[in-house]
Amino acid sequence: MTTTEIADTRERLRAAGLRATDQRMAVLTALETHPHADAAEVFAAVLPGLPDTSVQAVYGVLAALTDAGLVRRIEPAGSPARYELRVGDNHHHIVCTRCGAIGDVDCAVGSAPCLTPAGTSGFTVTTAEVTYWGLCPDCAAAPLT
Amino acid sequence: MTTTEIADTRERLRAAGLRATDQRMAVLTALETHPHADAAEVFAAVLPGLPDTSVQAVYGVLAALTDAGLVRRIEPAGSPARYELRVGDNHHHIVCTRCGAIGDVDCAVGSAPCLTPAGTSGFTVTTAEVTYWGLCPDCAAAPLT
DNA sequence: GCGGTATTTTGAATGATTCAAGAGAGCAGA
DNA sequence: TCTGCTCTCTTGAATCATTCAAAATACCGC
Repeated sequence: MTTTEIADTRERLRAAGLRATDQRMAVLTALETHPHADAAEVFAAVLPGLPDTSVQAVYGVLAALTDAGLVRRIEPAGSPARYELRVGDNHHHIVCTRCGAIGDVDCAVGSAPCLTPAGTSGFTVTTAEVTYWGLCPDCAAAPLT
Repeated sequence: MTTTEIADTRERLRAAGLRATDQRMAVLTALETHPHADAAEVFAAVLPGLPDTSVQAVYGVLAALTDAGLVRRIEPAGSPARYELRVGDNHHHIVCTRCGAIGDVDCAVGSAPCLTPAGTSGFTVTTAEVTYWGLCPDCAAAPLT
């Protein structure tokens, strides 16, 4: 990470009203390298640079960043929560049913159809979230065991 | 539950290759009364009729029924797993962000658009799952606290 | 540089779910 | 109807992801 990138990351945190701590910088950097990482993976990625970091700090940082809108949290069924930097657009995810790998998917037809379902049982819909399930390229190519 | 319904439930289990135990009958009955119930709610519903039932049995029964295709398991983010009897159709769910209530939603435009996203990063898509988030009628009517 | 407050560290607890071993019950065949 | 095999349940404990709480620390405006 260059000096400029460091300053930039710091600025993003400050703009969100958060203090620019080493841990937060490290978590943001880790998520750039590891998209869709879970808390344990983020922790593992942060540790080499900041050996005294605690797991709880990672959870706290991720929660703060998520609240501030800098990070998006996704929770596929059967998987621990995962985090990504791509926020503000309405993209969805595809999860490999065999290995759990996650990929980004842009909505096929824009956001409109997914957001206007018929018969919502009286509920007021604010957001729609789509999870696709399938096989990642690696698992599709691998032999059945 | 009438005698006919009991026999019918028993037959459904047998047809799925499962033994018709009291616990499984009770869980199926509980899910008829409590759609979208989680394991704890199913357990609570089963207990009056079968006081010796264990929580683990409920988990085991729900897993067996899910494997057999008699029950569908849904896991909204931030909520324990929930179960429903409605299987075989491609309906989705809407979750109340305030109280966690769940409603059924039929796909607005059939299954086609949701199942054919653009740019799947090389993944092979098999199923699509939509979760809508919003407010249930009760919470929408209730004052903000 | 200092002080006040947001964050992190340390340590422990929680909730949902699963694992394992032995007791018990359902069902196919006699 | 009775028997035995096997699947299922009970009992007891463990796991994983995550959160709570109190004290130590570090960031940032002045």
